[in-house]
Amino acid sequence: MPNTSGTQSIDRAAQLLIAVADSAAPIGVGELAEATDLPKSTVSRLVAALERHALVQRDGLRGPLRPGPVMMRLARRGAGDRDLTELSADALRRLADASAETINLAVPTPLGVEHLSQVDSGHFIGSTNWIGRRVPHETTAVGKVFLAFGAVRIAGGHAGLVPELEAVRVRGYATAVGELEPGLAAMAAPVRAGAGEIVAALSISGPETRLTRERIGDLAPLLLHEAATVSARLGYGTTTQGAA
Amino acid sequence: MPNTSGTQSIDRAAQLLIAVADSAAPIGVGELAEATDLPKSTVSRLVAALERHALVQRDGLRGPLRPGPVMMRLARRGAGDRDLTELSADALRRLADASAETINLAVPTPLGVEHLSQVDSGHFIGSTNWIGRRVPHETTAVGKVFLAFGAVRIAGGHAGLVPELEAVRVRGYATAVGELEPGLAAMAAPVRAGAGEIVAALSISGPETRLTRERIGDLAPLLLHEAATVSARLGYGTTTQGAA
DNA sequence: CCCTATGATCCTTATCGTGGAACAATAGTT
DNA sequence: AACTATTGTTCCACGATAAGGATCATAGGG
Repeated sequence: MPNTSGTQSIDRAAQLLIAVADSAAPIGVGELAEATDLPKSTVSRLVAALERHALVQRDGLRGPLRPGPVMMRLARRGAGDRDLTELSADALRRLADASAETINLAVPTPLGVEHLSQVDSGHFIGSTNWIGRRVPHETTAVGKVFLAFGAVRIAGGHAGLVPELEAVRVRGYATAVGELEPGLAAMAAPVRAGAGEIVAALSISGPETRLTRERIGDLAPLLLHEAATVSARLGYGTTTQGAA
Repeated sequence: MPNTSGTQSIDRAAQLLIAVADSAAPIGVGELAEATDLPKSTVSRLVAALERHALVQRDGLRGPLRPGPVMMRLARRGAGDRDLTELSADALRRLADASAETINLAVPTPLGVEHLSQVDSGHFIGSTNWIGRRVPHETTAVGKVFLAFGAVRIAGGHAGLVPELEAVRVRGYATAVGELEPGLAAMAAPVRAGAGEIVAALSISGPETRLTRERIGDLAPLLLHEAATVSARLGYGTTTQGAA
């Protein structure tokens, strides 16, 4: 257990900062005192420090609090593809080690699935380099993930896929066997960000001879777990607040 | 001067959090110690507390630090139109009080300038309600702001406006007199977010008989100041790091 | 004007945070 | 494999800091 001594006031200030950041509307000192079970004088003092560092800001001189310029700056910068790639690198390596197949991280775009990073299998027969390549949604596992969870809409609809996409939603991951090209099998799980929106998918792919339906079933828990790990790093599921 | 006693460790932790948030790449404990002039033991302890609250996260168990899930969640949520509207409400009121004209907050969209909020003048003759209305960029002061500072690009170019847009960039604000419709005068200044990007504009508008060229010159400093105030709340100009 | 609610400040005291030293872990070199 | 260098973590005595009840200040409503 790591040492937690000497950090009580950091813990308190962090609690307050997160309460402000997660609040749906600007929140006052009294409300924060209630939410954190701290005396108002303590809240007032700690909040003043957070305000001095631009982590929170007020409406007027003594008004309710909202995320400050520093938080807004981070909010506007956003989490880019590079963050996504870096935050998922170890998950891709673990999946590659466990499955001995090709692992990809892909994001949805209106023009198709785009691959951001890849870890190759050790096999001679495996997937080629997909980074930068765009493929249609309908015939790939990651594309089906995006369609199933509403990350993209395709022109002309996908009525023919409706029962399959429902199955994807139910079990949490998608598969594509021999659809993009004969002999190629793949499975994919969604990566979510803060409020639950799908921002990427992790996939495992390889030849059908290795990535059999049984093997796919065996790998599913690990794939879902690693997708959940990356999602947590992006802030999904870490708020104590109810859904907006 | 507000009381700053009893917040030394909050101040230190805030410094560390901001250093991590502003760092272009993941940053280690030793580097943070140098950047903040704190002993490594102090940095290690404070960073552990920030990590416990998901404000920072590490690559691996002891690796370099990057913004944590809580910050990523906020980053993904982004600063929406509602934040923009609320953060600028008092600025619009002050501008309306000082100018006695109609004040608007507008954002750039590919389809034209969109108005998010408005404070009306006390006059019988003034601008009608613009909220929700879209107007072309070329003939409005806010549209010229967006064109001048690169917030939008319009189809077919705007070669005819080039000298005027250069003047807008130089003095920092745009004007439009009798262009959208006869008798209507307006001036606008850019609102920037974290890294300097133009996300909105504040404008003053009214009839040419009141909003004369002299009056526009008189109001320019206040308009620029209020636009800068809102920009600061959005995180513009608050980082200590050099431009990326 | 009075009352209520919210937020800020004061300041004594006990608890907490500090930081140098030592230890632990990791990475690089031979 | 052994050694060295670098980075990061933990310990703990002690002094400095943070706590929080009491009081004050401000704002809004009747």
